[in-house]
Formats: sequence, C-alpha cells, structure tokens
Amino acid sequence: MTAPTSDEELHTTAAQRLRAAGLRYTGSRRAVVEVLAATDRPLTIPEILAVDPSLAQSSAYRNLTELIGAGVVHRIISGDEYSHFELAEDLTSHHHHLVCTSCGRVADVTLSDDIEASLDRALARAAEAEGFQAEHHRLDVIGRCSSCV
Amino acid sequence: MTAPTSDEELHTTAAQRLRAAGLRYTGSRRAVVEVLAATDRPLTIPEILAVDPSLAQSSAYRNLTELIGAGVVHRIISGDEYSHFELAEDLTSHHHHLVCTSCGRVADVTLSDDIEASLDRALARAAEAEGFQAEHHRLDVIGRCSSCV
DNA sequence: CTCAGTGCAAAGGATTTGCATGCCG
DNA sequence: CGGCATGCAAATCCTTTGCACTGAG
Repeated sequence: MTAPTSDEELHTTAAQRLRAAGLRYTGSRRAVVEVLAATDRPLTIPEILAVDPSLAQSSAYRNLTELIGAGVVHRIISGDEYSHFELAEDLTSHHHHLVCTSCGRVADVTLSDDIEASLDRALARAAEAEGFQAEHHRLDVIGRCSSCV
Repeated sequence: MTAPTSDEELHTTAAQRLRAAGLRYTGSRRAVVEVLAATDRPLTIPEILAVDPSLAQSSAYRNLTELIGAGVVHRIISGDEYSHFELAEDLTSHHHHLVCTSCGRVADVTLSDDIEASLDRALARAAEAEGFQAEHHRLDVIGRCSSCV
C-alpha cells in the first residue's frame, strides 16, 4: 500500500496490476502511464495525445479503460468536456481537485491529515445511516483558476 | 439567503430568478421545478420525463439549462450515464451525495455543521495556496447502495 | 500458432441545436 | 404584434466498438 517513489517502481506496479487482470503492459500502455506520471494534474485525452502523438486515439481510450480496470488510472468526470485521467491515488497520494469553471482546467490539492481523518469518519457515519457501503470519497473545489480571474 | 419553506415560496423565488435573467417562468418550467421539489434525490432526464410525460425531452434539457443558469437548479455529473438534476442548494439545504457504483442511483446526505465548517476553512486555505478562487465544493461518497450490496 | 493489442473508420448515445409554430405580455 | 418558448427532428461530439492486421510468447 506504500506509494511507489521511483518511476521504475511505478511501472513495475502497473505491470503487476495489469498482469493480475490477464493483460500485458505494452509499449503504448507504458507510454500513457509515463505521460500521466510526468504531469502534476489530470489530463484529457487530447492533452495526452498532444504529449505523445504516436498514440492512437482509440487505443488511448481503450488502454485507459484497461488501466482503470486494473486500478492503475483514475478517471475524473469534471463537466461538459473531456474526462480527465490521472494515476490511481495509491500510486501518488490522496488528494482532491480544483476545477476551474472557466477553462475546465483541473489542478491537484491536498488537505491536512486531520481534516481528512475527521471527514472520513463523518462520511462513513453518514453513509452507514443511509444503508450505503462507502468505498471512497470525491471532493472537488469549484472556482476560478488564477488565469481565469 | 433563507431557504424557502413552502412550495409557493419556492415558485416565487424561481420566477424571480428567471425574470432577473430575462426569462419567463412558464408552465413547463414550473412543472420541472415541481418534479424536482417532489423528490428527495437528484433525478435524471428520463426520470423527470417519466414523472411528467407531457414534457418534451428537448424542452426539458433546455429548461434545465436555463434553470441552472438562473441558479434554480443544480446539475450533478455522476458518471457514465445521465446527468442528475436537483434544486439549487439555497432552495433546499447544503448536502452531499451518495453515488452507487452499481445502479447509478444518487441519494442525498448531510454532514454535521462543524465538519462542514472545518472543511470549508481547509478548502479555502488550500485553494488560495494554488491561486484558486473557490466558489463552492462538491463532495460525493462513492459506494454501494443497500439494494446493490 | 494463438490471442491480446493496435489503428482506422464507423457506430453509439446523451445532449444540443435549427427551424417553424405557438403563446405570453 | 414582438420575442421568448416549445417540439420535432437532425446534428454534435466525446467515447466506444467492429474489423482486419500486427506482434509478443
């Protein structure tokens, strides 16, 4: 459950998780993971393709779907535009998102551990009261980024 | 900023907000608001149309868009399916959502005031550190509802 | 060889939009 | 009357899928 610290470790983990799902860690899948690892914010498909134009759009979509299924990548549905993709939280660290209502850009943000802990407790309690089995939470801040003020 | 307590007050507020945007509070717009007011969870377009089959799909989409613009309705992007719609928070009360990964159903849930307060402070602080101007936050719990365990 | 992976193009599906008509003010 | 509102159908556009081909084991 420790987050990998090196790129090598990241790819090893990714390969393991894919293999566990009966899938291969191919060159293009590794390329997608590398693009996501090289940035500090969730990217859209067009952004990923812009970074590595050798990737085919359909394969990018398909590979991201597989990577999500294998628990290597996480998908963020931010709004009316493209989905954003980032590495799974246990490959990076628990964080949340700042979503700009103007340009759609998404940035990462972290909260202090004690806020997270009390939030988790409160959510688990509330979910249980509704007969819900909570798996995780999603917390986004909606606003304007510095370029769009 | 006080939440309306009666249906009458709700419709008055809705009409005011639309008028402020140069729009009319027509019968079908009122019908949409009534459907949303009559339920305790966010609904999809098909669900809204099922409750009131006299509504046309395109008009429902268009009216919801206008109502969102006027601050009467809020849109929830839950996942790969339809969007969910509910009355704006200041017409109901601040709450969050339990999203079922299995059936896509969305339920409302509230947290204690002190959790909300400390969360707001933490988010404002974190957003500011990123040069973000926070407008509001969105917090969803992802999990399984009682029917889908 | 076998079967997953890839790329192209076409299909899918929720949402939006064009256009002619209806209706409130 | 003027202009927003409505409904139908067609268009959009992100995303998924069919199919034939390539490549790793």
